[in-house]
Amino acid sequence: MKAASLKITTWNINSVRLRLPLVADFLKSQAPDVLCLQETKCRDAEFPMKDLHSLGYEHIAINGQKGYHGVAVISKRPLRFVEKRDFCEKGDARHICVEIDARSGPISLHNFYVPAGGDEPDVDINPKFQHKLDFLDEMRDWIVTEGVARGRVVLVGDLNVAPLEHDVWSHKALLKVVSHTPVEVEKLTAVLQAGAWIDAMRHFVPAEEKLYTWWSYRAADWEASNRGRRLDHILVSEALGGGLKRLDVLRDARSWTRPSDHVPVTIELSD
DNA sequence: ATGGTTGTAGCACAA
Repeated sequence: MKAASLKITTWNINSVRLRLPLVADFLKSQAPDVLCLQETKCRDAEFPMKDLHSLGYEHIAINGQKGYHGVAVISKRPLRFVEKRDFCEKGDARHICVEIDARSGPISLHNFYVPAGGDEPDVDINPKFQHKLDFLDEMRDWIVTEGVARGRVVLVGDLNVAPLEHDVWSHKALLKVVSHTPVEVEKLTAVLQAGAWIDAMRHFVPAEEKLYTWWSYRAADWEASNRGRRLDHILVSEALGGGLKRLDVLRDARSWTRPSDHVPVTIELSD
């Protein structure tokens, strides 16, 4: 008998090799069908394939590069590699698309790592911020021109923007902080509108409630200060919206030994 | 208001 649901997790792991023990613990305890990682920070040849295979995840698609960025899809179910797109044509490993079979039919799954954008939210002095804005514009155009959100589609990843007022610990304090500036929020909102995507996390948690997926390493006590942001997202196309069953933000993962600064976000969909 | 930490690579830079 097949499972009644399909569990998909997104997690910015901040080095998959360093945190392989955490990934293994997560897969054993939470057993998602599909785990999407960002910031794997290794070349494809260095990716810990065998360890993940032996944990029951035999189907893996990766787009890596040396030291920076890198995305991976790790699956219990068969997947078909579809493409890696080079947004902004810089040769960065920031996207991968696969197709996964659910009982109700195939699902296209896009895994993204959007540029963080540097410290200064000023395109005149900070080219990294310009890159981030260009990347978001290109995502929007691509979604429209290629009809990316038509059919059964899931888009996950570290989008590095916290769009709503309660996606950050203080809306006012973060208006000039990269990740929550009005121009970034406007561009991510345009990405959402371009595909008429459903924000799967906010489907379960009202907009008035605080919701975070990331807490800085720089806080003396991340849990006490709780200055989080919702940088990680799961978007589903309209065709899949009716099948949303459950959300889990694994806040505990931020207290694990040598943690990532991001925690795993899991969605359950009708199979 | 400022500065705080982490990873990779190799003592600088990105996040």
